[in-house]
Amino acid sequence: MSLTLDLTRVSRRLAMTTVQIAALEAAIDNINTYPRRTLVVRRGIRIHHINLLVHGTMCQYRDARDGCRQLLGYQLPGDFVDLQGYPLGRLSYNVATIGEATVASIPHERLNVIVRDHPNLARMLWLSTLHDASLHREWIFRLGRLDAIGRVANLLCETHERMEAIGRAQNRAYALPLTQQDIGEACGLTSVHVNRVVRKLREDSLADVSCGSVQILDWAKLARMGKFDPNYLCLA
Amino acid sequence: MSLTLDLTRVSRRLAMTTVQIAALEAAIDNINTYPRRTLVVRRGIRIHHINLLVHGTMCQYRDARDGCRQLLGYQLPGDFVDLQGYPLGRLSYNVATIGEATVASIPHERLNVIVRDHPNLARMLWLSTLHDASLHREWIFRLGRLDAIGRVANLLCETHERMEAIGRAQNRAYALPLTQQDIGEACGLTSVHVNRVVRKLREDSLADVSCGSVQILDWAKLARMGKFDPNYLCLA
DNA sequence: CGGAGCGTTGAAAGCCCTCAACGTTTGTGG
DNA sequence: CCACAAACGTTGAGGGCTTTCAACGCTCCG
Repeated sequence: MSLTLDLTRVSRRLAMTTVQIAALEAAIDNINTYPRRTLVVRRGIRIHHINLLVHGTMCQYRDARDGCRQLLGYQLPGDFVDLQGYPLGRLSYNVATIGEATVASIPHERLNVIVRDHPNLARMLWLSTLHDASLHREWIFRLGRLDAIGRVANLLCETHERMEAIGRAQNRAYALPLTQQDIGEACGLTSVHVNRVVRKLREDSLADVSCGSVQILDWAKLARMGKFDPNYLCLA
Repeated sequence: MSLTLDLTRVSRRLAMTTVQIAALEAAIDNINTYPRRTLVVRRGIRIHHINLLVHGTMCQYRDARDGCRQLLGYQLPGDFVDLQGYPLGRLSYNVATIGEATVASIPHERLNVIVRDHPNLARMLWLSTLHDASLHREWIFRLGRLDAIGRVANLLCETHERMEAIGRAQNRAYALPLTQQDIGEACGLTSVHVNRVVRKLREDSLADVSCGSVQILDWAKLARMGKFDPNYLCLA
């Protein structure tokens, strides 16, 4: 069971003790694998579990009445996908898989017990939601202040940092199952224009995005183009 | 001292008991008034207080090296402006006043005691940061999926809902000390274009934005134009 | 084999930015 | 009290970036 490994990765980011990890693991209720492109939690529905992404990639999104969709963030292994639903009882956004994904779910009632017995774990959960909020702020900056090529460059840089933090990047390369359509929905661009941006990044030898994987070719230039701040979250 | 009133307003949104309000109030260390356009908390600096906005308007922002600035959110009376700094010790963004603003500050160490003695207050603080995160997601949607007029319309609608929640909107009108430059920095637009959008909103009798105040003339149309969801935060 | 999803490319149109200029208001110092 | 500068708002013209529309190729899968 690779679950332990992944919880260890959560701990790497959030400074959990092994006791806390064990407590969380013991509270896991079941583990589900969802196919790609599957809605897992619908906006507004009352929920009673938190889901921890163990394997794969998931996303949060909102859609307007006219069908257009905006990604609000995506989760990598080790991230909670619907933690907001624990204190609030529901989500203000939808959560879906991007590729196939495996999630471990923990009932809120068991979490109540854990949080009572391990006060630092409550703090860790809080930190996890703050981490999400920090990412949201990066996304606001990206959408508000960068042009198309800058947005994609910024997204690639941010994702690299997150992937590296969980040991899933090697030599500035990582697997990212986003389609050009997904990238567009994350960056506020049409898939047509994402295609042109991706081509330009390749032509300029900045990054190679294809077949669900990313190879960053010139980190310094890519970061400059995306106005990416390496210490972007100020968490260190 | 109008402080009690404002803390009551916090409680209205966050369901605090009078005991909790009293505990928070007793922990207030000092109350400062800052002039307009003043940096209050700088990104990355170690901080030891949380600041509660009592009167005025403040904003969070990030700026790139080249001087361009993106607002990440703004605070209205009753909002904490740097709560993230309590668990994390620093902010990943700057906090400044927009107009003149009065803030009450509470040392982290006193907060530690309060949180220990009033566990529900810790929960309230968590909810407050989740509220911020929900607003961030609205901002991502606004920037990613709306055109210029839609962004401004959406911002006006959201602000109305927030103002009304703290009793500062009457007859679909409220005071908003944002300049057109500020609106541009919030919506990812130039101030020149914000000017044109504002004129168009007035010409079409949707809203009248001038002299630091907003009068919404046609709520239904404005909301449609901004794809604004009245239940946007799913908090009810 | 046909269709759906994804990627790719071109042409034209539109939205927003940039640049530039000017008016008004506010605040400050002579 | 007035002159002046700074901040804010306003308007026009031109250009660039991104979207829209359209078409086509490829791969995978039923």
